[in-house]
Amino acid sequence: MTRIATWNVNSLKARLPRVEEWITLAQPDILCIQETKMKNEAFPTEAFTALGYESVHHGQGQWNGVAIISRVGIKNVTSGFDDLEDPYEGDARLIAATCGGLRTVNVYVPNGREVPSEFYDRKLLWLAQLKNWLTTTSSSKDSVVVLGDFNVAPEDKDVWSMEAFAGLTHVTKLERAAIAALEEWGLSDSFRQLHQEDGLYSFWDYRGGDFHKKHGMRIDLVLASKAVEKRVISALIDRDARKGEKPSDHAPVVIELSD
DNA sequence: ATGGTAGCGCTGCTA
Repeated sequence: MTRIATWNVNSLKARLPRVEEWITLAQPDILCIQETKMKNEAFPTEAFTALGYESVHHGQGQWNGVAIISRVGIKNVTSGFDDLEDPYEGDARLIAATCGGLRTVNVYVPNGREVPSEFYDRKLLWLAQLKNWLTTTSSSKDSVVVLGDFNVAPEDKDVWSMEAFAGLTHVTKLERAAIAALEEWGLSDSFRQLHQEDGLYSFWDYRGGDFHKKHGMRIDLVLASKAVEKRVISALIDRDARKGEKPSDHAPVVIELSD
């Protein structure tokens, strides 16, 4: 069995004790984290080594930053869109590696801020470029997972209230079409494969007591190629990780694959 | 109730 997870930690410096605690408890084989908010030289490699994990980080500084933490090996590491143009040039939003035979693509999709805005336009371009990059660097016939914080809620039932999101990012037709385009390439939403009900969220804004009001969104996704889809045996969102002292505003999403 | 909270880093930006 292989257990893979994605978690937007909202600053690895602020969250390291909780990340270490969660790894010990949840025992992921591969953990993809987003928003490390640190430079590569500040990345706490030794903390993960001490837990039995290798790690690679594509960091930036005070914003963004993505890392893969694995106890099943890390090979063929790449970051960004390689030679393709990045609509968010300079941002550290993508790192990919092969971990235990699984091509693992960890993404932190741009937020988009407002509709309309040039940030929103570039979010759509970024998602389109992600598909182009996948097409040129991978085969959907292989074992591929594209996982991370997509900053898109794929369906109405993935947000607590569509009325509250009228006119906002994360739920627009074009953002959802960009996710659908990734799925057309040959990926499927592993969590929805096993759970169809509403009210299952992975993010709650810190503001306004949203977590306690159950005002959440499901924007952290694990998109799996067909070869991986066949192996999915469980999927969960670890809401407990959103509780207690100094939680991230996101909960980890955990998928288990049969061998 | 257009406030509210968190992180970075030191003033305001980002989410």
